[in-house]
Amino acid sequence: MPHLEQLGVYGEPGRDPRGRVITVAHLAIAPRLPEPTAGTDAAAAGWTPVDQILSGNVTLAFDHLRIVRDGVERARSKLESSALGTAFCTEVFTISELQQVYEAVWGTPLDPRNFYRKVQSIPGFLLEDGPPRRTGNGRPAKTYRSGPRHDLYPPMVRSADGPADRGAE
Amino acid sequence: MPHLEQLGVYGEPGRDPRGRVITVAHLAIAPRLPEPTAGTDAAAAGWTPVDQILSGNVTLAFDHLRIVRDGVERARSKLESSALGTAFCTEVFTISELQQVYEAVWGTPLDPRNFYRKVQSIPGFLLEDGPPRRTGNGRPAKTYRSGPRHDLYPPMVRSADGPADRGAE
DNA sequence: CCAAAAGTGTTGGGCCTACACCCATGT
DNA sequence: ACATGGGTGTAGGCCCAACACTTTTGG
Repeated sequence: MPHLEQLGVYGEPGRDPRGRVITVAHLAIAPRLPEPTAGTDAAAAGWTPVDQILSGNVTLAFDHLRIVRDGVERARSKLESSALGTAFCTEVFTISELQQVYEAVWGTPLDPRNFYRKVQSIPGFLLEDGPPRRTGNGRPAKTYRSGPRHDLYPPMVRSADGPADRGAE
Repeated sequence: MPHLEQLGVYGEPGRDPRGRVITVAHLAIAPRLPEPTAGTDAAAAGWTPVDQILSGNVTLAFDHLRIVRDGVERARSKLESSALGTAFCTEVFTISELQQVYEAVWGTPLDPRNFYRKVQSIPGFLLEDGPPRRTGNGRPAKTYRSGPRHDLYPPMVRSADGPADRGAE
């Protein structure tokens, strides 16, 4: 269940010193994408982990950092209200595998027990899959596959586990 | 404190039968706007109340209804997280005047007592203004002016008063 | 038996809706 | 006095973070 949406339009005069350029940025969320090919897609092309960009280890041209920041924020909040996260698991998965996806995208550790209940409490989000068994170490986990519901209610919330950090001044 | 933001880009092929047209829609939120002048702004120009449009009493060309719907929804949620509503009051206002703004935009009645506390509980949202006095009928209300805080936390929520209506299936 | 992961129960606090109630004014 | 709106107190409910605890596996 890949996803493509309009992220926004960036048209400030002067964002590109060579002249007036309008960028319509799109956000794609999809698992296991192929390596882009330089020469067909662009002169040079490749994937870069976002933390490389956000931490400043990799520098972007013009206002591209801002665009990336907007995109990452949008992707993070997309996980809250949609079932997109399941696409990054194998077709049948355990709840802790799904949790790893959320932790990776949000960059926060989550309490497994509360996460466990949270996802189960959203009707239509997850479907139990056959015999409850499987795993590496410790007790076998029930297995699930993605359910019919694509828009989550109640939404997952980033502050769901770990102390809420209020943005108050 | 007027507000202008990028609403979105509408570029579906076929949205205008005369050819490929890309619209970059913007949302402006501002009080007491002047009447637009036909001939300078466009061949014909004027204001139309949104309920006229949303109720179908006024028909729009192409996909313009969808754009309006998107814009109204954005404006509504903007009130939740920003102090923009105060701009539609006079510089000094009472809390119930502010409430009327929220009720008009959201199209919902709100409980005055809970609204009263809610707005007061948001730090930096409202500033008390001089002697607590003034009003038409009944007890005089304290007066306020807009505070320094533009992004509200905690946000106002549409379900804040009146029973929450959960969107669960 | 011990470690480790899965899953369950429970408690305490915060926030919110609803509503009873008091306050200050106009008529 | 009484109607009208302003403003305060509070009870019950829901949700959630935190954490104790049980279950089921591998070593």
